[in-house]
Amino acid sequence: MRREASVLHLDLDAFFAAVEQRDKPSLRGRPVVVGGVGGRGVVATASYEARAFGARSAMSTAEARRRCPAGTAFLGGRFAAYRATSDVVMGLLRELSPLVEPVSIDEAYVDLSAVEGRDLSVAGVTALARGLKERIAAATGGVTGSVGIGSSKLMAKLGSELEKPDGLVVVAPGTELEVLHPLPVTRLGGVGPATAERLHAVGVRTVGDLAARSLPDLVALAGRAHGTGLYQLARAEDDRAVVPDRETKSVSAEETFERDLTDRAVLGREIDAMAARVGGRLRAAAWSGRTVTLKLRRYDFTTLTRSQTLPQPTDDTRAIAQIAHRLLDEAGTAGGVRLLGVGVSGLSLYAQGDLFSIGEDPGGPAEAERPVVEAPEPEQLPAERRWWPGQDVRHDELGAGWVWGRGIGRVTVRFEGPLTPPGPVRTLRADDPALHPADPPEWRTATMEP
DNA sequence: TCTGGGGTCCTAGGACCC
DNA sequence: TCTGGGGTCCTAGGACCC
Repeated sequence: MRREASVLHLDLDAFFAAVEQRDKPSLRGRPVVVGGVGGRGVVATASYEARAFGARSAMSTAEARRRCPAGTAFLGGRFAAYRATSDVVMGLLRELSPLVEPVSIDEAYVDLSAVEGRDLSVAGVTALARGLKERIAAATGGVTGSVGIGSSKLMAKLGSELEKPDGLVVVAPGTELEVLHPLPVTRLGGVGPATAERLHAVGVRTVGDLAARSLPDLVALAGRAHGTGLYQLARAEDDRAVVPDRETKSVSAEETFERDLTDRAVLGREIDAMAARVGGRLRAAAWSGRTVTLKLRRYDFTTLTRSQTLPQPTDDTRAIAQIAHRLLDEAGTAGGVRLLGVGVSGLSLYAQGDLFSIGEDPGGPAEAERPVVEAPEPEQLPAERRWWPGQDVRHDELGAGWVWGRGIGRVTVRFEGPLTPPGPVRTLRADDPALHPADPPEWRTATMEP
């Protein structure tokens, strides 16, 4: 633990929903739920208006629909828009310090002590955080973030959670245990449902309770690494560094199907598509990996993984698909498959043109030459699959808008953008040739351009 | 119409090696 | 004529995070 409050944690508030409300004026101030919109979807983010009705992250979308009133927007995610806004925010953080560690698309740590001569007093970092929050809101078109600053990652993160949304909490050095000990143990990172259950069973409910237990007790309860970690966190002992550029360890793609699949040929095409996504991402990053893993979730939600490690790394779609096919055959698909996933780990950076590529080798030529299916172009999809709620669209006559909903042969579009007032709704034929998928709208106002 | 998708880290057993 | 002791690699599963 440091002597000064020099670790900052930023957490963007209801981030996906906030970007949707920025880009869709008619949704501002209204409940918005972003996530899977199919029958097996779950909520990624609920706006604060939707949380008031009980919608929560990780809840099934079906449950959120039951809880939220008519008129709640249920939207699929627009990840390009979230990524673009996240990049703007991460850029602002890097203006504060070269040591920025993104944790996810909406969360990051910053080591403020990496800049020489900075005022790290409580007053100093408070002023710094106020300025940061203003710049974030201005540069993102109104997305807010909660900031915590403290003497460690632990305290910074807890600080950012204390006054959400749009919060700012500096935990003054020396007051860590006062802040920490009253909190429920579940607020510590690493205490999920399983650990919480075990801790509750022995009467540990608060971090203070946890701090009263001996190290051997906690190791017996949670294992060596985890137990030791809990022992230290309960004492606010946290010297984890802010690490920019964490190395990626694995790349994977998975999909839960709308209905359980049994047809081996259909499953095979799904594997091909996922192998193509994984292979493409590996090649784009100039990575390759030695271990191919197949993930399979059966009709009854039992989940297993099967993997194979190759003598040489690969980034080849066909090689990945071929191994995944074999692993699927070994695992079996009896009863139906709910989810399939394909992953590659054991990554290394390596020069293109690897002479010993596995793709040319096992399984014989017949297997190796099986064609790899490419993802279909949106125009080729059946009309009911081409449009999804929240999607950006453009109509040749009516202009830019977004998909509110779809019905049989119909799609409902609201014509508005981030810089317009709330706009009108029109219901169009799903195969209207004047209607096209579009890129995310520009949210910056002209006066904000450099 | 219960239970996503993309990750990280840890544990544990067996094989294998010296 | 009972049995070593590490170390690494691989596989599988599980907990957890956002």
